[in-house]
Amino acid sequence: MSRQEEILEAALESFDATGTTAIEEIKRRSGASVGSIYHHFGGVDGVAAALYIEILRGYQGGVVQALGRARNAEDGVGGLVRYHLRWVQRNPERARFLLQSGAARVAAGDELQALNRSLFAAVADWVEGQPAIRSLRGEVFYAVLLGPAQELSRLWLAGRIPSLRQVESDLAEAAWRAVRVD
Amino acid sequence: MSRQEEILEAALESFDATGTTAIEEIKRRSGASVGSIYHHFGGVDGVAAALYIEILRGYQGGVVQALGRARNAEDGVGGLVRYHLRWVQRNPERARFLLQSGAARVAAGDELQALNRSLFAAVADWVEGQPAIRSLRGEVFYAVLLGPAQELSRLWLAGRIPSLRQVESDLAEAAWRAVRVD
Amino acid sequence: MSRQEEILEAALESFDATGTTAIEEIKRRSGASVGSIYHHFGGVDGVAAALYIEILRGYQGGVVQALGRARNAEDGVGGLVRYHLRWVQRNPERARFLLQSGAARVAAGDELQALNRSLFAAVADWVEGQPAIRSLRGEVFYAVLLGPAQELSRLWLAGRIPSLRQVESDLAEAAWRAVRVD
Amino acid sequence: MSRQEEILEAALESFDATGTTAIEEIKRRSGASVGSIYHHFGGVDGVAAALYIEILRGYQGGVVQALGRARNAEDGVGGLVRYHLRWVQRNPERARFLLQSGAARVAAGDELQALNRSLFAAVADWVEGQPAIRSLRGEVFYAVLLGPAQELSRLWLAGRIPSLRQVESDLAEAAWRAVRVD
DNA sequence: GATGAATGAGCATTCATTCAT
DNA sequence: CATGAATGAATGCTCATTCAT
Repeated sequence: MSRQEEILEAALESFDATGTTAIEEIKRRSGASVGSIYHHFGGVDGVAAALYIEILRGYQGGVVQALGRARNAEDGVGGLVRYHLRWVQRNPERARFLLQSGAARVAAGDELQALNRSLFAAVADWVEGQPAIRSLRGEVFYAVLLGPAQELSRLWLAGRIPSLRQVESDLAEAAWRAVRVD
Repeated sequence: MSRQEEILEAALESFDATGTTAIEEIKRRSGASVGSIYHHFGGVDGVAAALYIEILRGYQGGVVQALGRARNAEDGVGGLVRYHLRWVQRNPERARFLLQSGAARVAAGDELQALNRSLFAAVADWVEGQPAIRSLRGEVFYAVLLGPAQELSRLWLAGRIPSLRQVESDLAEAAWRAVRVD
Repeated sequence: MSRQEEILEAALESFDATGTTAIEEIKRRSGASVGSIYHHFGGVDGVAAALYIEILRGYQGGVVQALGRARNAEDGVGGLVRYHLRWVQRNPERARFLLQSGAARVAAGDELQALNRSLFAAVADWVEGQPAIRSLRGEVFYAVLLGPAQELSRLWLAGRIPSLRQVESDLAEAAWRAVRVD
Repeated sequence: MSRQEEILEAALESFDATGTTAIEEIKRRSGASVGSIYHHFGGVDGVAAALYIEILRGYQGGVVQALGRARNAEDGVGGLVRYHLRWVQRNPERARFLLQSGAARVAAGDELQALNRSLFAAVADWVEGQPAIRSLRGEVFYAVLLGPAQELSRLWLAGRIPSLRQVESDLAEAAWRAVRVD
């Protein structure tokens, strides 16, 4: 593992354990010196931004794959919901970071926008080819599709519900009902 | 306005302007002394917690009223979605605080749990009397109902979509489709 | 118990528990209001001083009694040492306060000096009538007599030795050896 | 002088002048920045602890030397008493710190215990080889030997007696009388 | 006598950042 | 590339004291 990777991993650990990515924590957990962290990332915000982008890229890669595997509209819609829930389950620290680190999101700035735009476009493309899906504005489609999964993910990450697995089918079905053509 | 109220208002203003509720800011905006803030709230966390509870109480009061006005299932479901969106639109600072101040949510602790439980119970009661609504687990119902509105609220508060008004009907309808009995 | 007494007791409790006599603590423990404490004692230093004097008076009263009971020089010397050790054992919180509250000693000021002078005089009077005791300067006599007991009291109060009872005889004998005429 | 030493010296000066080791004082007197103090000592308690240990080590070194120079039991006992009194006279600020900074003693914690234990052992070793000294428990021997000197040191440091020099012989003799075999 | 809101100086601590080696 | 000493602004908190009721 390279120094960079060690630092990013330490930052994630640190965020998970303390809710922040203070440089002292990162230093302690990665074994890198303050100067080294600065050398590689330019500062605390740089670390947070890089981590945010790296995680988001990983998450989004799976979204595209899920769409690629879809054999019909219902399958695609359900697949996206399930993928989202499973990713959160398998990557709780990463999910927490994406959802809770407002500072990192800000720091990620432009690159984040670019990533989101490109994903939105990919999804929009796919939807366009699905006559079984009602025509909805992009953001509305996104919100109806993943909003419930997102909300339950938050609850699960906060320890307020015991399992995401058990709600997968319910959410997939609800999303399909909400967006399908009658 | 009592000292307490002045302090809470100042904290909200401060959060809206700076993203934090630093005591110096609260002091400046409320005109209260540090000691006075401590006297009434025991510290920064106490202020944040009190503000969180106060805002949440206001929001939840409206939810109960909205349910009371509902004349049938579809009306009730749509009413909740619309109420949520309108409350956010009319109270953007309050909404931002609820959604973004993780520290305040933690500080609000037990009282928050109690409020949420009691609201959940009220909604569950209402749902029970509606045969036109599919039977879903409490949290799933909540997530399907308000998750999309919540997600769009976040986007709107972040300035990423221009209007919540325009999506009200779409979200109300989508929620109804998702939860109604076939 | 009068308000004054409640306050003094609360101050002692507070010192024993926290190492200080902060007014908030005293307030909490005594049930008296800040204003009331000020009314009776004029401030935190006033409470500390009053407590110091009260405790010292109690201790010194016993010293005089012990001297009065002495039937000869050896008995008197041993009695003082034993009294000291027993008083500490029976009043550990009070002893701790006298030994550790530098602030209180300063606040006790003039009244403390007066008490000490009068006790010194009483002891000196007694010594004068004892030809079996070597002639030593006042402070040296005091130090040789009670210094060891004082030091072991400190250790015991700090939990560093298990029992004062067991050293009573040793210290009484050592004091007598140190001050007796050959 | 290294930064660390400058900071420790400033802390001692500060304690002597104000009775506390407030960080602002240390900063002012040492010229070091707050951050630097934290970098080296982790906080105010860390500075106090380090200073306490350093001073105690110096004092104890002399004790061991004094024992090494002793040519017989009486010489050794007297030497320890004299060394104690002279060290206090030559290092009044250090002595005051050791005797009055309860917070520092607490902060010094484990390292302090270790130092004390090792000194106790050295003294016990020496005593064992002296048949002219009565057999006394370790703490009792320590208290009888140095308790009086300690008590007079306190009085002298508080300005209540004019000279320690004049009592050296008295205390040395008294200690010897108290511990010698008949 | 009693109450408690209000004040503000004082203090410890955290943290991102810089820079000489 | 790496290290760690040094900096100082920002921040939260404690506490004795005052005073109107």
